[in-house]
Amino acid sequence: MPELPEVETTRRGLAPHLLQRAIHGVILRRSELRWPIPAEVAALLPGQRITDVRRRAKYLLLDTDAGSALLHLGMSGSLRVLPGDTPLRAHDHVDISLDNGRLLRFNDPRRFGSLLWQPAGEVHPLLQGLGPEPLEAEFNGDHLFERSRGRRAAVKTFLMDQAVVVGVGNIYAAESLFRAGISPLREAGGISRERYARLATAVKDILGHAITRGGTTLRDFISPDGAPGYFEQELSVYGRDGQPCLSCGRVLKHALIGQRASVWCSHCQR
DNA sequence: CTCTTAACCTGGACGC
DNA sequence: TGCGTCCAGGTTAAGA
Repeated sequence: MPELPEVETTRRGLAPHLLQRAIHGVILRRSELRWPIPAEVAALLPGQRITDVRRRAKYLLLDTDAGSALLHLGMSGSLRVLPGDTPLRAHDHVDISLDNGRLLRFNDPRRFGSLLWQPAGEVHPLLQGLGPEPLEAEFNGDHLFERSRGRRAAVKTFLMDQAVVVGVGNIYAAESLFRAGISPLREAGGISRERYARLATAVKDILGHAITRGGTTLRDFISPDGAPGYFEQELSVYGRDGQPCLSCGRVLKHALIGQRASVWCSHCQR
């Protein structure tokens, strides 16, 4: 489900409720997520104060002096801050209760998400080897150009590789390629430096704009305050296969690329 | 290395 | 209304 804009929307929604709050307790109702929730989460978090709420790639980090809770929402995860007596719903796997009577509740029907532990001063193995943040200056066309040499996979697959650049999933890869006018099928290693400059700019524009709109609400995504994301109304190609291209009017094509549903305009995207 | 494939899991949409 | 099938925003492990 969530790509970078949805995770960032979640972070921004949570931070005011969590910053400087002390953690009262941790309730694990179901520890079997993408990976088992490590014992440190329940053992070390209670009594700690949340000093920062950060995002790296599609991961959220709740920092304390003891270490960081590392959360990933997978395809269907969501986090809400709720009153302490809120009734449970299906798939409410974890509660982190706070010193003000509220709690942070993690819900994830498909359980592709995760809650892991990063000891203070360490970087979790899952965060090592990640590419740059797409909204930072180190991510640019030159980076894409250099990383893509010799790679024969489709550029859409390449763009979704978190070792190349983080945060770009199936929705925003499709949207960015449309904006840049690049066919998702094109071999990554054969695209020019100039075209990658266009693509990097498109990624930044699309992601930045999606964040200001609160992300994209499809089946599962809800922001911590319960408001929907509004970027869905602005999708140009994702989920629009068979409909006319918003630019030229031709019918949008669709195919599986790297096992992921893909939509593009074969006239506007070369 | 790079690439492809299968796997993890539930629920909603759709066709009959 | 009920049932079977397909599909979904992510990521890793395993094998070629």
